[in-house]
Amino acid sequence: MMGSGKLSGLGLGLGLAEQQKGKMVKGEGFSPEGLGVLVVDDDPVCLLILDRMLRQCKYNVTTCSRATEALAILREKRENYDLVISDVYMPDMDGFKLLELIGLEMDLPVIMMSAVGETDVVMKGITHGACDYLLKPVRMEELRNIWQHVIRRRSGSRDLIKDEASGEWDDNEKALESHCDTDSSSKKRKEKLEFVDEQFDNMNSMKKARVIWSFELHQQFVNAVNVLGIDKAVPKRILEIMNVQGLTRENVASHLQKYRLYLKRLSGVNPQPLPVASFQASEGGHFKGSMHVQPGGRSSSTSTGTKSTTNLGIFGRSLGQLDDGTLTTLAQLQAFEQRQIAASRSQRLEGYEPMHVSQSHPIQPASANMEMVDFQQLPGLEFDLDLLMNPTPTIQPPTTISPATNLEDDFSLRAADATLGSSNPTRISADFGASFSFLPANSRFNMSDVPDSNFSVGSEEFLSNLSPRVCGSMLNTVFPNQEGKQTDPFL
DNA sequence: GACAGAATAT
DNA sequence: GATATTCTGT
Repeated sequence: MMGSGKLSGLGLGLGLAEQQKGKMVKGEGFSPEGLGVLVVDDDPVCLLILDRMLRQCKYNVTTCSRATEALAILREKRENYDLVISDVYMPDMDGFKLLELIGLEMDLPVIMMSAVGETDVVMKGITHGACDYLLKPVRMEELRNIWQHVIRRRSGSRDLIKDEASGEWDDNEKALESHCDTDSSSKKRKEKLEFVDEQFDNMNSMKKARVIWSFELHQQFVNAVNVLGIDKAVPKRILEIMNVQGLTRENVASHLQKYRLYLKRLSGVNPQPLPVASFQASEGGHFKGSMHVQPGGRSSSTSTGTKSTTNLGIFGRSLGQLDDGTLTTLAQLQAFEQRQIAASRSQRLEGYEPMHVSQSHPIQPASANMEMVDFQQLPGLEFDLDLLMNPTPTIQPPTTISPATNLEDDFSLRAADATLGSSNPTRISADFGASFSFLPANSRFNMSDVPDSNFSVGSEEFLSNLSPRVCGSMLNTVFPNQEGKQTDPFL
């Protein structure tokens, strides 16, 4: 679209500057000779100065004092220009409007220019598509460098030109700084320039800022996962619960992916060597309840302030150093995995629905009408607590069972598994909790040792609140020799 | 260059 | 939403 010349090496097309062949590579002494520059400014003095300076830099300069005039010139002879420099404030049309129109009508880099370097003005320039913002009075050194925008426009990259390590545009800029530093007004100007430059850097590297998952943020995440339960924890819901401004569903999804891998590693499902070093991330840091982000792009100097003291990160913890949240999640995960295993096994338990069992084999313990079984009267009965609590043996059984968590969860779950509508798992589990909470896991115990262990075992209600498996287990135990009784294959 | 971890693509 | 792949910083 623009000009016919190709610049060797980079293959960049330029307008009237096509005479500039073979000089584009950084540091190879490209000169802006012949580039067509249109300067728009209502201040004739400024215009004259700019004209002279640009000519001195060997640009091919055209000047005009009105924005409308500039538009007319460009519309007529677009191919003659490679770059536009426009003042921000002009009587007939403000520079931003001109910038917008040029952006709409033609692919030309536009540099905004003003004595005002306030944030909102610069930002306005950026949002309207300016490729740079020059502060008046403009210096020779800056003008010498503006050709770079032409290349950048073609290549779509600022980094091609800008020295990544130093952040300087080129050697001229360094030289410039060295004799500006003594003067305080120059210092202010330098600060302004740096600010402007920074804005454009941010603009150009619009890559998404990376979320730093600080320990605090991670804990919020873990809490959300625990609130939802590991099986129900999906990115969207987690995000809602976390309620951290700026955090996206994708951020959470990505973190969740890592977290799941991490948990699997911990639970031994997918054994991998654990890191030797311990977690120290963000200790002494102060990211609380808010998101900490790292600017995107290639800027290398921006991650200052409190930062992780180690690269091990959140998932670098070893098993012995887990926080409560993670331990909870881990327990949830393991319970969930067991439930899944149990579910797949229970599919093989055909005809073992509790109602069916209780109906086809009416329980008649001591007398036909007796519904309550007093376990104190049946000293020989033994139940496997682990079996009652868990459909399959636990990988890492808890050392104690508390009614508030394990029992209640377990029995609500079982009731749900058995798809029984009239159940009252809360009451049942509360009863169990009162009786069993002192017992260690995996223990076999005698019912007569359990205080307050009067259960209405024979009642439909009781049976209906147990999973097929537990129900069968109870039946097998209480009535070991009953004719026609099905046997739990897992006993 | 390996690795962790976040972003992005599928 | 889950998983695979790519990118980036250390």
